[in-house]
Amino acid sequence: MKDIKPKLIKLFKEGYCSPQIARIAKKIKEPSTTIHYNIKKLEDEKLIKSYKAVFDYKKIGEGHCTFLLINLKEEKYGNPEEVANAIAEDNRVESVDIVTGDHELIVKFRTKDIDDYYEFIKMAIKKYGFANVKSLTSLKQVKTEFVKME
Amino acid sequence: MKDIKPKLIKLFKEGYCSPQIARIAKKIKEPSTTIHYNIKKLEDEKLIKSYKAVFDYKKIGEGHCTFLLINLKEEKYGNPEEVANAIAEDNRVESVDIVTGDHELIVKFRTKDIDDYYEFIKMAIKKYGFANVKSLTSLKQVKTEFVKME
DNA sequence: ATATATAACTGAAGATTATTCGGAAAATAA
DNA sequence: TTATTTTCCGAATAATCTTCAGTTATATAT
Repeated sequence: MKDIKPKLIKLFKEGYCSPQIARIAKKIKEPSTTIHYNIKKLEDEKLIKSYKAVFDYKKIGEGHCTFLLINLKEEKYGNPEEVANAIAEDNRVESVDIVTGDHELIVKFRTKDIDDYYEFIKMAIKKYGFANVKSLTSLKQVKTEFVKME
Repeated sequence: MKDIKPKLIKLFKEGYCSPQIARIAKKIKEPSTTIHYNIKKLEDEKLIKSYKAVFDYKKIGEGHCTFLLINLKEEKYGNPEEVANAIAEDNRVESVDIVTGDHELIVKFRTKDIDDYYEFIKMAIKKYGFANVKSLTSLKQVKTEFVKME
């Protein structure tokens, strides 16, 4: 057993996929070379950042999903991007946004369970300088990454 | 001019991509038939929901991104899933979660600009029966769908 | 511990798909 | 109009995916 599964999941999280030109060509009834030309154009213009997989996160042991509404400590407050970029490095982090309103950051975070989540929070408060965190844990993920779950 | 671009974007939002077996095989130094076997297994087990594209959303006219923290009206409160599923149908909606805490739903929503967003909100309050909506608009999208933006 | 069954791996071959190229058509600019 | 650029697309090639059959490894049962 070569334990290829976790390697695939890691690679598919951010890329290692490609467009199905022939299938799209059939779907919209155009020559596949025309589709190819148009896709390459989108890629050259950097309109497409990546081709990747969307998982059933429960089945890959990332079923616990939480949104964190974060306030930074004073000393970090002036530079939320630095903190945001650091958090984004963690590959359990699905998204990081700097937002308007009562909080500086909103982070979508996936773990196996609430224990892993608690470990992350403890670490993050210390490491990143959170003044306050409000956690909204997902009870049901109806749609993720533009893909409906059910 | 055939205006193929919007059709491609629509198709790529949820699928019409496939894994790059040969490239993965090179990357992790295994025979491509082995990679093929393992990927098919993941697909059969429904671990992978979809292969899709991630866009530079500014460049496809969806640069305005907002998180909506939603409270439902009493009559909808007992059945948040019905509302969640209805909202999920809109293809400008990136994600819908039913969550713990002060709000029932958290929705991630993408539009061209704040005007389109305002139109959506007006419609949604009426159509879906929102009692209260708190909007957190993204000032900077640092990471999205596990893909770093910068 | 040994036999049996099941799952995982892999090379060779064929089927399908992506890519390149050249030129035509269409759109845009001068 | 004419020139220039962009878009489109058929034919041929290159590359990739997929199937198949045999092997090896792992798990289960006896």
